[in-house]
Amino acid sequence: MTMVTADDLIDGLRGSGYRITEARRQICLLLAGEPEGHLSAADVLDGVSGVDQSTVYRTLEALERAGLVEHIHMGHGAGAYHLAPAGGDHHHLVCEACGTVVDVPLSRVRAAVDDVARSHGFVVDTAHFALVGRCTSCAAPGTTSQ
Amino acid sequence: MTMVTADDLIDGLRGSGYRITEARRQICLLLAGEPEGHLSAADVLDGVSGVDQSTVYRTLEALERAGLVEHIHMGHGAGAYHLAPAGGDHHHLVCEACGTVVDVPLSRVRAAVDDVARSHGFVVDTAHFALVGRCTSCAAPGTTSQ
DNA sequence: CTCTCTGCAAATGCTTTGCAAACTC
DNA sequence: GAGTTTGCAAAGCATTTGCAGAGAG
Repeated sequence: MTMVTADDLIDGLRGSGYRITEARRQICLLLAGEPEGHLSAADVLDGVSGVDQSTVYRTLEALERAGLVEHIHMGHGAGAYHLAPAGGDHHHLVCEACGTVVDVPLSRVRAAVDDVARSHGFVVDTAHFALVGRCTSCAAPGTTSQ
Repeated sequence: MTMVTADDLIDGLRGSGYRITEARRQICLLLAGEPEGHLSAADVLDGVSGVDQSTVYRTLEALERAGLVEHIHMGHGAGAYHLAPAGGDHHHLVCEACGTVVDVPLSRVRAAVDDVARSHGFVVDTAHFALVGRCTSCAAPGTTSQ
């Protein structure tokens, strides 16, 4: 539950040798304001002003390299970015019908995944891919099929 | 270990009301020849002749709708198509370094995944996303870093 | 003052679509 | 024939890149 502030992100960037610019400040502020959010690059672009999309991508990449943000793929669409979990990785459950995203502590799946992976000599990279399915409401019979 | 033949695929398509054309025949033949393969649309396009890419995508979609082929996402690149497992879904382990893909019977992960998902009211769609990591050789120290 | 970062604009990679002609049933 | 499927060419979306100028340290 450690609250991540925009300044934490800014400092993190600075600490990794990145320069602080207005664009980066805006993006950090936006991300810090969505601690639970999973934002697409387009969402980020929407949330800032006077910042070009290429700068958004480049900044998100910088944040990722600095270990402050993570990048996941959910479903067929665009990728999503979210704050790196301070303590404890998590897996994502994405409802393909309504888009809801639920975070699940990775420890729950970890054991099984590691077990399977290890028997094949694999070291799994903290599941960068979401599990796609349907949430309670959408899984109910007679709902938005396909 | 049921061997899937091109004719099985053709019949499957016909059974779902699709018409059989030269392009579809070629694609089915190619897929049946790669029972363990995970082909990208580009691979399929490469393996046939006189078939347009739009036709490749449309045919793969038809095969998917007919339940004969499945579509997964591995890593950042293009999607991959493979024959639908006759008995038993499987999960994919993809090595991000060398690209190796290993199939794992889903039953192994299933329990854990379902358990986690259910506690959140989720019904997980047979993991359409691969688990990305590093295989034995690539995970070895002093190898292709990053 | 140096080197990084930015906006712009265009290019890329993968996939989808509109349309008239070709073909399957 | 009726309706599906095709190739072509172009559009679409998400993301990346080259470049010269603006800005950070």
